[in-house]
Amino acid sequence: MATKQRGRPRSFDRPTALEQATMAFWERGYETTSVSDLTRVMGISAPSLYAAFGDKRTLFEEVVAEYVLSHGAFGVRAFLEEPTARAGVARMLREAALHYTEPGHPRGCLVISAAVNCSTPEVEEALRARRNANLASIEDRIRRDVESGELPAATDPRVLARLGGAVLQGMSQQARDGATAEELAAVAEAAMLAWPPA
Amino acid sequence: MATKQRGRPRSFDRPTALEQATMAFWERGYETTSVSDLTRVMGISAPSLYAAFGDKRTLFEEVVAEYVLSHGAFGVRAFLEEPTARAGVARMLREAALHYTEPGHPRGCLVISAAVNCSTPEVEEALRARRNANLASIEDRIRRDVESGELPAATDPRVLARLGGAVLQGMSQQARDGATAEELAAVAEAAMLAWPPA
DNA sequence: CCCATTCCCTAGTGGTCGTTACAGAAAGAC
DNA sequence: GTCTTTCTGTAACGACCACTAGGGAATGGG
Repeated sequence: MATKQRGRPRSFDRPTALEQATMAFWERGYETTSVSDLTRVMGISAPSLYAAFGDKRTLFEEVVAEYVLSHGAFGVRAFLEEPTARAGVARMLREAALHYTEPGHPRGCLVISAAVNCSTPEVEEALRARRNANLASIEDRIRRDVESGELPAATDPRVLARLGGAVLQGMSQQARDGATAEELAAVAEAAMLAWPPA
Repeated sequence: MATKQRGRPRSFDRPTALEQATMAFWERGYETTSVSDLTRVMGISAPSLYAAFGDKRTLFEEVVAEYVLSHGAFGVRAFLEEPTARAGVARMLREAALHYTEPGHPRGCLVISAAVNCSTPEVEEALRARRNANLASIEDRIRRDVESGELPAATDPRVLARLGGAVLQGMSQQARDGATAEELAAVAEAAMLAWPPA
């Protein structure tokens, strides 16, 4: 197979540049982040960006794909590692309080905020679909616990999942509005009081 | 004082045009709504818009001021007309579920969504300040009920207010993501289970 | 060495952005 | 009617947008 590349080597580190693009899109959203913003934070010129990543939309898709596997993976991890839906949601919200306010990267969640007020319908729809898919998988996890008897039979999985999602989205915006980690952690704990008793 | 205007009369109805601008900003946000979008939906040319409303930012400020007194007034009304903080928050969330999904206007809340990913800091900050002021006044209302004994002394007004705000913001985004009035109403009811018992 | 390949940057492309200069049109004042 | 005032639309302004043509630079293969 291919061993060595033939031509002039790339003068920048592609994963690093991708991460810098992630930070820019995370901070300002898809639409508001211009290609010249990107070339500035990535430290490369526009033709290099287009050669390495395709157009702006393709770069954004790659950014989102990388984001959900790294910064945004805490939600999936919570459900993989916790034994119950309740513990999964509680941990997801608790970790969101920390992650959404952590120094070193923009506040809140890229998937939640980056395509709000976006005039490119495909981009808006792609993130919307991710959010609704996350909601559906939380709902499925809750439904399994209702069917197993872990949660009361009267529990409506759809409503409980939507409530968790709404709190998560609200926490993301409040993080962007300046809420502290402690304030969001308290919101997360308070929200769990809405769950049927453990 | 001034009785009749002297020059050529305006050929459009100013309040109607303002409402049409409101719909456009509500639908697409401040940044994404261009002046030519505005002139199209308002049915006037750019110089007429500038003469009647000033620049885009001034028009947006007037739109927001009118919005919070009309479409967005249900929240303030809830606290004015309900006897307790708990009833006020419950009614605010319940009415939001209806209003955020009502046909005839864009979904969700303009104050919550219109300045997300906005590259004009003054506009972003103006709506952020409104959101934080709303949070503070809900907190004050809750604190009064704690001090009067209506709510348990252990209640943290700041946390309960933030939770209500987070659910409201989450409901706004979920309305934009396609949630139905029934789904949001159920979320509103479920969220109130997090409150200390009435 | 020379060549093919691949990346680099400079300098643009046409299009849209928010905004405005300007001249004609429609009203009241006289 | 004539003047002043205020609104009207046409047609631009410079700045920025996403994107790319084209030519030089740096590598490996022969």
